[in-house]
Amino acid sequence: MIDVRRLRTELDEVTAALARKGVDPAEVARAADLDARLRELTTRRDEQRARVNALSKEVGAAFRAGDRDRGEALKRESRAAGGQEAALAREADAVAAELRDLLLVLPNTPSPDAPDGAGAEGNVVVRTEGFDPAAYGEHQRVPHWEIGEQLGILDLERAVKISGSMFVMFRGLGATLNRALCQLALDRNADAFEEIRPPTLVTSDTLTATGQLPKFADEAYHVERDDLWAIPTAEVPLTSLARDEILDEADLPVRLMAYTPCYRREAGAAGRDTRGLLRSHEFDKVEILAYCTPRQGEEVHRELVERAVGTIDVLGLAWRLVDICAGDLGQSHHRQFDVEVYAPGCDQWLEVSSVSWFTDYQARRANIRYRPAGGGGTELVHTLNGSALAVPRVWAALVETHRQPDGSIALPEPLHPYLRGATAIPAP
RNA sequence: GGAGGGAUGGCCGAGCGGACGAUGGCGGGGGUCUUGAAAACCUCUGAGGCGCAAGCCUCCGUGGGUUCGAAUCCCACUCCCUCCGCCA
Repeated sequence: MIDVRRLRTELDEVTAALARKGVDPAEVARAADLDARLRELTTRRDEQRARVNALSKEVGAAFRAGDRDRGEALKRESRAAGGQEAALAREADAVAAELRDLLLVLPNTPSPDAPDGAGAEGNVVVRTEGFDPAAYGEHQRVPHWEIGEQLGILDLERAVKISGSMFVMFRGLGATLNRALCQLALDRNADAFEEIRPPTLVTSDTLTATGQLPKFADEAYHVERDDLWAIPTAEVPLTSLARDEILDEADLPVRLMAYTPCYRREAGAAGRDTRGLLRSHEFDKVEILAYCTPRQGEEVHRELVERAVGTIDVLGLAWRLVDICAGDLGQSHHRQFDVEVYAPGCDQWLEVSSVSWFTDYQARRANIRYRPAGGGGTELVHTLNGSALAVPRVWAALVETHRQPDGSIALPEPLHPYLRGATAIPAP
């Protein structure tokens, strides 16, 4: 959620900032109006409560003094005040609920540094490494689903038999490669990030804290009988790890990472990217995440980007960094860089990581605060996260990029420690 | 799944209808003493909302209820602990 106080002190700025994300100014005005009404009602309700409290004390005093008549008279007066208080409270609660519902769907304000733009076409490629379209040979222009079938390392047909369309299955060295990629990503970040193995089924509260609920309920798998949700990313449990807690500034930034499966219904994506591994309901991912102070936010964001890109780079893949424009930013996002990797076989740039800075938007929902070192009141942390490595798309780009003229796959050296001695996937 | 016991501030723990936002201890800040430190002593120390301020209000697991008044009584739920059962 954005800070309601900003609707009072800088309404015009917030309205203009949200307009860059395509938010109707009327919605922002409605929120500001509800907030004003709520404060007025709350003040009046509190005045009645103060009266009830004061009268109740007098009731007690009167009875202790043995003055029954005065006690009874005060009781009647207090009961009447209580009735008024209850009516005002009901009104205030209704307004508060309306305001909360609106704030839950109102997005975070974009960073002034994020480029202008209404949608994906406004995104700006800020860096490209290792990409030379002329340098790819014919043997690299084979899509990974064909390679996977030839080498017996991908079995999409049986995945469909087991679980339905858009589920995938790796076999043999393909499965080993999947796991090796995760382990590489974990090991490369273990210098600074604590490894977590969180639960992957979470409560509605947890899914609300990061912004998936209430707006994006259709995107997540819901286990109705137990009212639990399958996580779409480890960001969800890792952010809620510190929910309702107060951290010490000295401990910030807190850096966490987790390998988990991720589950996505892809409700709006039927028919898009249906071939191969480009989009699936379940995939493995290593996520890196940080809580920090507002001052540290920008620097930590840079660090996460460098780490995400570094792992792709040592795998010998071509990649580029995309600065996401205001209109294409997610609901909770203040600034976001996407890492895209080039897959020569399907001739596409594939998004393999979104490295995002949420400022205090998620922290306010999740109530994650810290005690400033210099004393004073508690403050909300900033949260940031990104994929250190999302397996299927990297797997696809890797298999296509490192395919040899004989049809075998040369496995990049940094993965060797995790492949039980294999250095290549042999040609059939 | 069954039977009991619990949930109070950063932590531990008292309170069980009115003067309780809550005794006490630990931890933390400041001070006295000391060459310095320790010890001792003094003092301060929960979170949030509204307000220029004085101040007022909310919060004792969550949600309802009883009452003039609820941390305290009643109901429901959630979570934790112990024992039994089941089980990887």
